[in-house]
Amino acid sequence: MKDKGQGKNFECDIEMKLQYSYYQNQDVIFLAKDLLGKILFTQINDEITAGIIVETEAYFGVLDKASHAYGGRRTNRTEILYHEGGISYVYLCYGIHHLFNIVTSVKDEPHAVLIRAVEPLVGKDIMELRRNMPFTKAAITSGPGSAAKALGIDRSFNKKDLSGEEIWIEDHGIRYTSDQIIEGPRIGVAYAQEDALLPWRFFVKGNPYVSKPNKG
DNA sequence: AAACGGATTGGCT
DNA sequence: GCCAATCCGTTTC
Repeated sequence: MKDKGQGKNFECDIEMKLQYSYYQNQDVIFLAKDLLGKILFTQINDEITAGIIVETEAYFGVLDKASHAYGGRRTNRTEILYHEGGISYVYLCYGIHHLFNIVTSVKDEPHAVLIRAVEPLVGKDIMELRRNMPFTKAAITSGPGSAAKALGIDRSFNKKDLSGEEIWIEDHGIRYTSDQIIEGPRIGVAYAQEDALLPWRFFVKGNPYVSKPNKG
């Protein structure tokens, strides 16, 4: 792969970029797992950063007490989740952190995948400036708030087309076997009662950028 | 119109 | 390990 001329138009871009049909898969658990190893890109003012997705969580639409769409809730904020798959859902958490989600499945089925950690791949120097720490520190992209910040994702990235020029995902052929993927309960969703125990967090075994707790 | 609380993080003890 | 930071969508009065 080459990266020439202002960092735009990666060679083989057409074949590598995930298309709408990928995101419209109705099995969000499958997608959360399948997204491990895919490359998440952003381009802001001609500056490209990208990271390998190494940790995700699935949010299972109206049936999931941890989901913002639980019980079919439709508010101004959550309306985007009911859109057909292939766009972003970014919201502010604790007043400080922007959390990036991928809206998946078909229209009116509000499934989503939270990106919890990436491994820096492109534009590490830019990530260092955004995070004010060296990329040798795993914390630079570990955890959903940190990963989003390193990639320059803020509220302006809400409702973005994931097949566009500002944010997209590529498949570079990285694959993990089932024994390289750890499944476990999601983080920070104690309010979801019994659904907090569902094993819908997925991460790459041994990857240093996976957020804590990272045992398995 | 006012209060509540969260899909977190980093700094300090 | 503990806890403050800090915003705004959502709920409640």
